[in-house]
Amino acid sequence: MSHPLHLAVSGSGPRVRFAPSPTGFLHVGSARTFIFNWLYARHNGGTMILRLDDTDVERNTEASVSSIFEGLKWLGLSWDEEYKQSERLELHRKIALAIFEKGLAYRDFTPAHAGEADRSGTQAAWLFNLGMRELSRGESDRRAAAGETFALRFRVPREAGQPVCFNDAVYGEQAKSAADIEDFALLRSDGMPTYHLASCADDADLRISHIIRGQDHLTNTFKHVLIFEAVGVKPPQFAHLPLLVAPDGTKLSKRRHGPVVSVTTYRDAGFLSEAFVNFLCLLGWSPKNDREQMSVPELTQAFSLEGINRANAVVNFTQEDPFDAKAVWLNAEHIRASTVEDLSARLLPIACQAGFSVDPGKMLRVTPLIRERIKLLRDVLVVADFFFVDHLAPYDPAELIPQKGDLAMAKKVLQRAREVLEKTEFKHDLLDAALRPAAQELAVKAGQMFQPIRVAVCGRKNAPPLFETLEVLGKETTLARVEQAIAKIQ
RNA sequence: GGCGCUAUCGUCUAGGGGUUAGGACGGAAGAUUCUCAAUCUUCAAACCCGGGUUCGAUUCCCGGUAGCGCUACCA
Repeated sequence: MSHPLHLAVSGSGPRVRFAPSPTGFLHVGSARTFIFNWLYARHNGGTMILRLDDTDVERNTEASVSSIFEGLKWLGLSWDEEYKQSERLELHRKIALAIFEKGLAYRDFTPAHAGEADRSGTQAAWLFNLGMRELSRGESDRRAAAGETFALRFRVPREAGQPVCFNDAVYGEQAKSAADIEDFALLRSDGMPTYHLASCADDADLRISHIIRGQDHLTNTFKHVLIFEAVGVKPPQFAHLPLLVAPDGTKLSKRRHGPVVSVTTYRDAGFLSEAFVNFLCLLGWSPKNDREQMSVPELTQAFSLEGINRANAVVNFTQEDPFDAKAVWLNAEHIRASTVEDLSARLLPIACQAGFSVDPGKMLRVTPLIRERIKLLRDVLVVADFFFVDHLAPYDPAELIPQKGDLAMAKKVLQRAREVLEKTEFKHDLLDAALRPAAQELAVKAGQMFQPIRVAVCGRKNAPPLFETLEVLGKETTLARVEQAIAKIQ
């Protein structure tokens, strides 16, 4: 692990954390949770903490850790403190022991997985493994000393018949009878803490004030409240987020839904991170003022827990259309809102990687011509390719034929265009002023004059405005391509 | 099965005891431009069902249904 730990406990505002478990790449749902936490921290002048919840040694991978950092880095939202649960095992064990010593937990010597079989039955057997809860302390100590392995389980106070309660900032007052909560594990038989224990121990120790996380943890929260109470710590404020689901209504998963659930897929497709953040924010949260396109500072300003919705949000995608249309539209909005300089700098590496011959100066001139014509950064490759290649890809000569015209007209137009272009300075307004009268002289409509030229220089009918395009392309390239077009229809 | 959560156009959402139920994406049509895009205009499109409460419920309450989540020595 090469990531530095920042242990400085800073600020006086709320302390929130994003606590992913490194068992896969950074998921869009996780990214949204991170973003909501970040927004809450920044809006309230609080502290954003990143904590790797890596207590499941079986499933954690180093690749996943770097993938998570890679995704977060792209989002461009920084955090203030960083921790790894696996480096805090002493604390977890200490807290587990304290709970045990208070009699609020007991050793369970049942072999792992032994109780799974009959848990689906109607009996209450799923709540605990028979016999273990009542083991005397002496007997328990004896068996432990004899080397028998055990899990440590929380002794849920079912007898009292009291409900466990908490107030959720999103879902309101929550209560659940302790009789419906099973004796969950705190420590595994290998001594490693479970998620519930490690998470609460760290949240208490790091003085987390607000836990903002997915709604899949809503029912777990009753267990967590029990742990906080057992430790003698006031539970943090909880705020559960509605889940992001696929069009089929199920939780997004790589196995079922493919790479669209990974943040890096959006990055690689040419989303601006700001647009992606913007899109995610609008799933399950609303500024309630009809605003949609918002910058990160604007989102920070507008964000509040009150705006969070309770119903799951569908990320709408299909096999053919892997990205939600609204995400794409928002991205286009952010692209159009970018400055030419900024957009150009983002486009340049993409074009270079694709093997186009570009330099910053040329991209700077091309960018304003395509800014309103691309939805994703990668679209530059199909929208502006003809600016960056020495030879146009082959096209059907029939494309040169103008509307309501024929091959003869195309030829006539191109030959005249060649003459005009040769003696015109390549400035878009001068080109306009020269080519428009030329059309009149030939008794063709302006569109009939421009279209063959456009196809000759762009290789296709749909392209940016002609005169600006010609100006960027330059006289030499333009004339060469017009010449080639004429040759095609000889 | 048990427990919990949720339910407004196809999707994201606003709203809320009396509204023409608002916006956005997407869709359709039109305007505009040298094509495309952008822009503008217009249109279609929703309160899950059943009971209550009420003069009046899409809104409040209850029930149903459906969906989701939890029910691991995963997180």
